[in-house]
Amino acid sequence: MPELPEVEVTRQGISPYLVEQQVTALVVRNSSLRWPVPDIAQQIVGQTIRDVRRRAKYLLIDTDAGTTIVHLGMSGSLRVLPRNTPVEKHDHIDLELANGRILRFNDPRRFGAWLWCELPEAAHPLLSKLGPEPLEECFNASYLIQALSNKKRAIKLCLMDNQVVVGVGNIYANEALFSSGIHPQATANKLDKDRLTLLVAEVKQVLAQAIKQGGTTLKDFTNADGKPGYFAQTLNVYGRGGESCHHCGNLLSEIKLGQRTTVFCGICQTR
DNA sequence: AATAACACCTGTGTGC
DNA sequence: TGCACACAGGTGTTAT
Repeated sequence: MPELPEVEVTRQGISPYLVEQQVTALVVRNSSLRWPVPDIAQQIVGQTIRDVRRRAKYLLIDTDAGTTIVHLGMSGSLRVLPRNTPVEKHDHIDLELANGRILRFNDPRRFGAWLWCELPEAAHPLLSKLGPEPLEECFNASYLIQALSNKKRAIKLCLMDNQVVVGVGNIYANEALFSSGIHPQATANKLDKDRLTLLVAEVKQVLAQAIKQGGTTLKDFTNADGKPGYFAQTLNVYGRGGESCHHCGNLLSEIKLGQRTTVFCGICQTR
């Protein structure tokens, strides 16, 4: 479900219900996520949520005592619900609030994470080595040229490498490369400045557009209010292997790159 | 150091 | 209808 736009849409959706609210309980029904969910009820109950931030695809729920770090993995979702909402399958965690609502974490595949960090989260091992945020100014052409200078892998793999830039998953890597006219298998350090300048712009554009449209709903993504995203209607290549290119009509090719399905137009995307 | 493969897990769709 | 299999939005860990 979630790439950066979906995580950001989730953040925007839950934040108003959380900020300035006191935590009244933490209920962990299944602590078997990607890493064991720590029992931090003692630390967090009674705390007031100060902010809900995002770094890469991690959501950071701040209190004065520490920060809850949430990752949605492949299939996770967060909803704000009335406290008495019946528990459904894969509803693993509830964070109960003084306003009578709960933040409920559901994750069928359990690749997600719910962690606790008392230090500045930048020091956390999961966050300390992350590259720049794609929508911030520090992600620009000169940065990318430098970051790719020793990379002989395919550009798509680099785009999905969190040390190069965070938040670009399989959907938006495919889309940004199509929009830039760059072949996904192009060797990263052979792309010239003009190409990379365009790529940076298209990464920003495709992510910003997806956030604006509420994210991409493929199967069951909904925001915190239960509304789907509409970006799927905008996809040019993702999930369209064998169909015709929106730009030239050529049939879109489908290959595997780093075990991930990669779709591109052999005519529009040249090396 | 960079790169590639593997691991975690459930649900869904396809083909027999 | 049942079954085996491939595949899915991610990413840390291990092996090459």
